[in-house]
Amino acid sequence: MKAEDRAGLRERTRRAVRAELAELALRLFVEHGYEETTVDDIAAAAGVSRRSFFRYFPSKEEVVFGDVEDLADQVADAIRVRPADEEPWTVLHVVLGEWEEKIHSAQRNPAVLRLIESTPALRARLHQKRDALRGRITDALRDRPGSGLDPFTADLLTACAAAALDAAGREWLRHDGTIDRRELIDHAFATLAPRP
Amino acid sequence: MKAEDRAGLRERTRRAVRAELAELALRLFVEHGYEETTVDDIAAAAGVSRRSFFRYFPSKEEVVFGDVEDLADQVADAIRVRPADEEPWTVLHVVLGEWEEKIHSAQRNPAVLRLIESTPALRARLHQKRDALRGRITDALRDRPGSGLDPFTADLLTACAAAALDAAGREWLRHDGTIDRRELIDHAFATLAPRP
DNA sequence: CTCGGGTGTGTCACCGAGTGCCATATTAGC
DNA sequence: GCTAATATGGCACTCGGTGACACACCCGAG
Repeated sequence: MKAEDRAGLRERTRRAVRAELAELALRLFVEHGYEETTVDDIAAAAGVSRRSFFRYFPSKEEVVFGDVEDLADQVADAIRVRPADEEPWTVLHVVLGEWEEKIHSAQRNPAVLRLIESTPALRARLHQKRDALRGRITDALRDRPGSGLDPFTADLLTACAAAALDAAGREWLRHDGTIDRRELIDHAFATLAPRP
Repeated sequence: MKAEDRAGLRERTRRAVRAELAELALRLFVEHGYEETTVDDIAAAAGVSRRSFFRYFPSKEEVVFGDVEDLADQVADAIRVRPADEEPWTVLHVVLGEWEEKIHSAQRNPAVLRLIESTPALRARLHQKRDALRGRITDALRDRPGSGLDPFTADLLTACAAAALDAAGREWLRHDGTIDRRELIDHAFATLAPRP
């Protein structure tokens, strides 16, 4: 019996409950709409108390984004690890392209994306997350050895890259997910490539 | 006695009350923080009922952004009115540059900008507004005669331009507002100028 | 086996944002 | 001055979110 089994038994069941809760909630959201589904509805459907719901998720919105959470550190590290002579724009292209795949492998359901897109509160939350990530990426870009990037340029490039991802996502939705995301992203980054 | 005076007597007093309410609220927000200031506080300080507050502002957040409201139509029209042979990127540069000035002439107070920047709820709301505006601009860009812009490219350029404005705003804040916004914007647009 | 202590859960009370409803005061237009 | 539209206040309610408390459970130590 390995150590992690003992130490992580509680953690495992917790994750399981959390996942079950999230799945159920997402189903309700997609079916009846986000605003129309109350936390009480979710809790009741899951057979737990309203209070317990908030012990698993800090907020109703977080149910939708909870799984994606802490990719930020990984992305930032991935950027710092890129070759020093690589152009910042290329770094962003490569790392964010990979990151995008991770995001959508975890959350592939187009219905959920549509839900986010059509719910102001969720869109706002998404922006918030993206914004936090943007800040981390900007710092990471400047942390690269010999980058010589001033804060403004780093910020500018990162913001533009984020915009590219965002636009690619919307285009992907316009095609009902029947199009290759990677190609869209490549095209977007090629179109916007800044002056050296 | 001009026509607007007769037709708009109620409207005028309403605007006055609204402005007074907003000014008071902003002072409280800056002084004590946004989250710490309840709607009851504002209403009580203004000598009106909580209910009346919500008749002037649809939400607490809107107090901060209310004045800026319906610039969207003006911006969209300004874009449609640009010469047909002007590059989309140039159109965005010119129109958004002017729009930026209008925004910050109405809301010049750097303390308020800081308040927004440091309050997640307000940042989220700002993003939401910017997002709506972005959609309008994208459509306006494609509406130009002979634009020949596909939705994706229009979306991409607009999103990138919005990112440029955003980054310029942050840089401006980094310098405590002691720098020329217009120059920042020009520089940002020059840096990001997309391939033709 | 029993006695704790840590942990998960439910319940209750509370807060703040926002909304609908109704009674009332104010004011515009005849 | 009278009537009707409008502005306001008060009340009750919903919903998201939090703190406090009590209870049940499971664990290892004695």
